[in-house]
Amino acid sequence: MAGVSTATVSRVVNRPESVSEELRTRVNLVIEQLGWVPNAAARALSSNRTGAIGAIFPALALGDFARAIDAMQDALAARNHLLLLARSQYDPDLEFSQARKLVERGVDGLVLVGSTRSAAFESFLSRIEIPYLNSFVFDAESPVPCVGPDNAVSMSEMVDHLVSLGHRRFGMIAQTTRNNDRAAARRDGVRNALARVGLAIPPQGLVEGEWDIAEGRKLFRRILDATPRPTAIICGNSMLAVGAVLEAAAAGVDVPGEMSIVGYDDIELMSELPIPITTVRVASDDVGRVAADTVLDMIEGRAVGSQRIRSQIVVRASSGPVPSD
Amino acid sequence: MAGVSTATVSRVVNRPESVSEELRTRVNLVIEQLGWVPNAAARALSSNRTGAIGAIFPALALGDFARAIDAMQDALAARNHLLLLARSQYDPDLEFSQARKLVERGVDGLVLVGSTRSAAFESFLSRIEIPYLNSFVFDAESPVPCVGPDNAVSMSEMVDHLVSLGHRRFGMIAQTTRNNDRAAARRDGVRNALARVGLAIPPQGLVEGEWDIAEGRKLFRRILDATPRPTAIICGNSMLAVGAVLEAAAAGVDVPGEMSIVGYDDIELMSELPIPITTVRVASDDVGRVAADTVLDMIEGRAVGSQRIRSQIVVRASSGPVPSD
DNA sequence: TTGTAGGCGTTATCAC
DNA sequence: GTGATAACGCCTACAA
Repeated sequence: MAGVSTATVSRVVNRPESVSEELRTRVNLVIEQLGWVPNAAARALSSNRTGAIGAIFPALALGDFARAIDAMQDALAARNHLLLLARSQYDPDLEFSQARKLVERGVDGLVLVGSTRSAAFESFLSRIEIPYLNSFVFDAESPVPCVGPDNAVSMSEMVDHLVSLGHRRFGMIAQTTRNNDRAAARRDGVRNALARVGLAIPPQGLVEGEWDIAEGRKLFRRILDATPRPTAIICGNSMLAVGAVLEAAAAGVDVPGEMSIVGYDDIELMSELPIPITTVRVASDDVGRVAADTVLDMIEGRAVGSQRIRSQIVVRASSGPVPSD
Repeated sequence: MAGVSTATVSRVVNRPESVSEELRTRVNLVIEQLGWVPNAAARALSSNRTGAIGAIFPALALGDFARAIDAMQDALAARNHLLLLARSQYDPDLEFSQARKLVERGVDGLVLVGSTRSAAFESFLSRIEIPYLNSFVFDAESPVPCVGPDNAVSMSEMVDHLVSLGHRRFGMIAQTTRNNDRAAARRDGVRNALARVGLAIPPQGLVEGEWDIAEGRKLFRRILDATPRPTAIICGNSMLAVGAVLEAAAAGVDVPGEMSIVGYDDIELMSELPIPITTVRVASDDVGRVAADTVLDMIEGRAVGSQRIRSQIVVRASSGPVPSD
């Protein structure tokens, strides 16, 4: 219709500067009139690139993941890429099968969460030859690039904060560590930081749960029964912390007078509750943004390394000096 | 490698019953050994179907949308389809451009939120010839299938609940109605239900906000200053309601003794706060599931109609009899 | 039941 | 600067 070959149309669309201005405008006009849009499948088949990045998250609506996803989408869009999202529900098998699907779909790169996976998954990843990275974890030594906070260090800092307030008896409502190396790292970060000052969490002071408020309440109750009762409770995520704080109020436990409660991940609710909650704030949007840029850099063959994303303790009213007894 | 033609491999993969058992196992074995996966681009190019459904939501992490997305993904996976998610941030232009991108990507169907859109978007949708539907709204008359609750009716029921408790002076913290026909329908549902019993919200009793707790607090403060002070406040979403209830507590307003506060959308937090919040619970996962099945049915050429998704009032402690004055 | 071959809409490699 | 034309990997008549 424009009186040119398909090759020229392709040039107009992909490398407009390589074509004469006259043709360019003529072709663009026709494209406009026809409402023509390039066929992504044909393009992918021919160029062996889809312009899509796959990402597999345990869940899509959790505070930190949600922020990372938003940021990632924006960063990818800025470089003309699309994000294909999948959800593993903390199930390694599902994660693997979702990865297969995304690869079948021809994603140019893959963003995963965490760094521990089955041998089968590992070998699949090494076979497929597309770049991938681990997000929400950090390990400078890792052969595959990591983009995330150092979970253990974040939690150690939280322990330091509480120890400096005089706390010596600790409890922890950890997020389930099964299939979750970030949660395990956070728990270990607490343990190690305590060990450094000669402290430890007694067995009955360490409980594990998923991530809803009801679970936080229930587990907080359980820790309350421990003797001696801890003066500081560290929660593995935001919802568990919210549950613990709400249950403390319901049980008439004075926070932070009798007991300090802290969390991990800073969602709006943490600061809006009657007793705002001390927590670890991870720059999750940076995780998403940097992960996007890193995986695109890898695709373009640039050398990339692991990047640690900053996190900080946000001190609020839920943590305070140890009770004088 | 299996000593068969590519056509046979294709049959083994797509219509295994049409191939002899011997060949089937032989081919499958080789597929396994090779780690071969079908190339989705080639498949799409050849069959003119990508097996992907696009969905554009205002946001991905909001309670009701998040649940719908999860359910949709599962329902699509059960029928061998992939969900491509995009986010419009309540911006009609962005929604349109995301739709274009998804269509370029070759999605077989589209799930949209709401039913009002620009003429340009409308005409684009009618041109592209791929099935699409409106979710989270219901309109039996609509030419394009709808899958969602009847926002207006849900809110009317809430008004009826409050009226039956004796309330006559109402305030509303509506979700911004700009670019949001669901929010507008909810607001109108309130208005109409009130009008039916000869009541109305005074101008200073109706405020609009987005959807975070801080905003709920701020707007609640504003309504508190209204004279006469309303005895019942209806919030347009869950976060606004949470903010209102928290601010009421902070301001020393007895809920529901002095004032009833209700919300829309039932997230876990609503029932876990010190004063659990009366709200409208929409079966959002049904929205997602039914939307997925409906759009797939449309793709397969089956006749489909609009489907109303159930919603119900969940009465909790935040609503009670009007104060005796 | 299985193989042959054309075509899907681009991109990329050559010529010109 | 532009046009032919051969891939790209699969699906699907059609033929055997």
